[in-house]
Amino acid sequence: MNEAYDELAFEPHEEELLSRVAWHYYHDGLTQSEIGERLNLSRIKVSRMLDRGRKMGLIHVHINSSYGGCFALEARLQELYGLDEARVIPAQETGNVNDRLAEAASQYLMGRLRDQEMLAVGWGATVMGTLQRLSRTLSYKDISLVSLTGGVSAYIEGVASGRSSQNVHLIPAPLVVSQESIAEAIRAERHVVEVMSMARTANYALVGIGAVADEATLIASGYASRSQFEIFRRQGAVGDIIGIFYDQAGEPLDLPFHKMLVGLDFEALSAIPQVIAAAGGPRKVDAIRAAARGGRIDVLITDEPTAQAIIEKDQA
Amino acid sequence: MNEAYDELAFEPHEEELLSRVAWHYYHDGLTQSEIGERLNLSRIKVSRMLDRGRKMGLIHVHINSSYGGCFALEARLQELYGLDEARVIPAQETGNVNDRLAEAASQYLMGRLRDQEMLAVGWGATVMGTLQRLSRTLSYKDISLVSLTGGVSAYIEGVASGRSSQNVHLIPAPLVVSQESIAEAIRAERHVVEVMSMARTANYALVGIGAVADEATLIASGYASRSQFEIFRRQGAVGDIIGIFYDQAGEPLDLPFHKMLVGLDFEALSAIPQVIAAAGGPRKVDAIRAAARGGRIDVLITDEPTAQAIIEKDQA
DNA sequence: GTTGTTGTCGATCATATGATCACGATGTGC
DNA sequence: GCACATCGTGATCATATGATCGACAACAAC
Repeated sequence: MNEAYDELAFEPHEEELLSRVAWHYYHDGLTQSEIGERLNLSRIKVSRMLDRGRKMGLIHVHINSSYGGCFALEARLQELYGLDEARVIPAQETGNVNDRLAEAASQYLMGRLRDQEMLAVGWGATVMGTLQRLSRTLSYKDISLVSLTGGVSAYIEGVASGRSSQNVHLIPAPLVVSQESIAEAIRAERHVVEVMSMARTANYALVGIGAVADEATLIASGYASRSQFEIFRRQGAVGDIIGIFYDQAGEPLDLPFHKMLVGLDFEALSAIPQVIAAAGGPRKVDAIRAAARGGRIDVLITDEPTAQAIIEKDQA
Repeated sequence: MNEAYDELAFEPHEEELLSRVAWHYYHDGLTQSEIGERLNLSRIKVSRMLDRGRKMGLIHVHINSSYGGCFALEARLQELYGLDEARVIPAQETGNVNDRLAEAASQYLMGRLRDQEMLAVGWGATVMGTLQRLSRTLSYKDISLVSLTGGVSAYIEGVASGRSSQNVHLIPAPLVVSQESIAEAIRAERHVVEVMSMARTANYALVGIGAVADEATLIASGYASRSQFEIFRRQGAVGDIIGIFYDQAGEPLDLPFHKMLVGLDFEALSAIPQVIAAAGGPRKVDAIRAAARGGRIDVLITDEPTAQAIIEKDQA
């Protein structure tokens, strides 16, 4: 029992009055003055009673929504990792998690993107889904799109269709090539250089977070092999962002694979004012956690169980 | 599904925003303007969202107190029986119910009694307890006491001690006498007439409610016998107030016993602006219910299980 | 006793809130 | 096509609320 607790102690009959005041205020919707008249209290006293009631937890506000529990997690994530913002979508049996994350990410961006701004996008299934949902907003607000890496043309095109192409700037190359020398040559291409330097000026970057697991999209799409992933794992990789693998602390590893990538590096990514990551699922817990701890991202959009798991691991 | 319900329907993404607004408002304590800035909404829109959230039950305020459930019962009692006011004290294992009722009644009166007012009091254990707790307030506010019936001198004296006796007016007689003729004679006594006419001018009447049960204080104190009670019961009596027995509808019965009482009748009692009854316990459920239905009382102070039982019986 | 401390109270005032109004967008029926 | 109703929006304004201040009472230390 500390002093603060003692200060909040009260007489039993005071609790009765306090409860009554709270009841009238919240349940009956009376104003503080009306309550004062009924119970022979000054308006200001009623105000103070409500204040005390709230402070001591006598009055409890419950938000009756599946989102309810998520906001606490969001606040926690922001606090723990110094994020600008966290969005947590509620656990739900129905529906694909990635779809719902994409929905949430697109909503976030819709509210954030201003006219004439530029959005740089990374690679991944969630990013693609987000862009599809965003397409209307993009044209409406005249948003420019630019790619952070190669290999995005495949899915960007659907989004870009029907829009003036001058607002969409893609790195005309695959995400990964087979040899370092080829990657160097591509990175030296005028067009590639232009797009990459443009990407550095974007207002926002939207990226996915990949797990170092056999189910990763990088493997599914043929950009990497299982055996490579096994090696990455042994070197301490826990996840990747735009093809760059990092360790538990979120620090990029020194892998040959990285030299064959066509795209921005972490330094350039961090220079973008706000890096927004949308990722979730049990497999990605460590990847997301490391990215957050290393400060690789500014905004995290994830799902409730994943957020829970991330926080629990850092609780100890 | 009625129209009102349809009107309150909303899109899933709207719920997310609504929940978020509510969270910031109630949990984080932000003002509506601050929330508007964060979420890019006009202040007025935030206000309306909160309004909708409250109306559709998304926002639920819980009063975390043993009194919590009681207020609903109070509202119900007031509504069902047209009471000016109802007070329900929470169920509690510890402590005598009558003591706690007396405490509640005295608190109610303390808040209600104004300087120079007059309080008429009936007969019974709860009334006595209430007066004992009130004694300080009575002298402080210069309240006059007057008895509604005979037989109160025994316990009034403790309360009146140390106070100028001119403020206490007792009917100098027992509650019940053995013959109608004696009662008539007593009622004709100048002093008795004076006190009784004074009682009619009281601002408040404080009465108990008795059950027609063998444990009644009337029997315990020797004013009535078990066999009499048996007869009353057969005639339809469910309870008594100031010695007058009434039926299920709260209508006074025509009993010889009443003719032997020294005190006011129901008509005179009802003429007092506010009749306050304090009574509780399982045995008294029917007695209280009938009194309330018959409009015998204006204010009821009882306990939670009793209130519950009373309401349940009238629900059907 | 004085003095300082503490807490409570209500007066005052700046701010937060919600009611009302008028406008414009949208959809509907004629 | 044109009214017409309906809804959402923001502007404006009255009201509700809570922060601040000084006055005052209760109380402890001296």
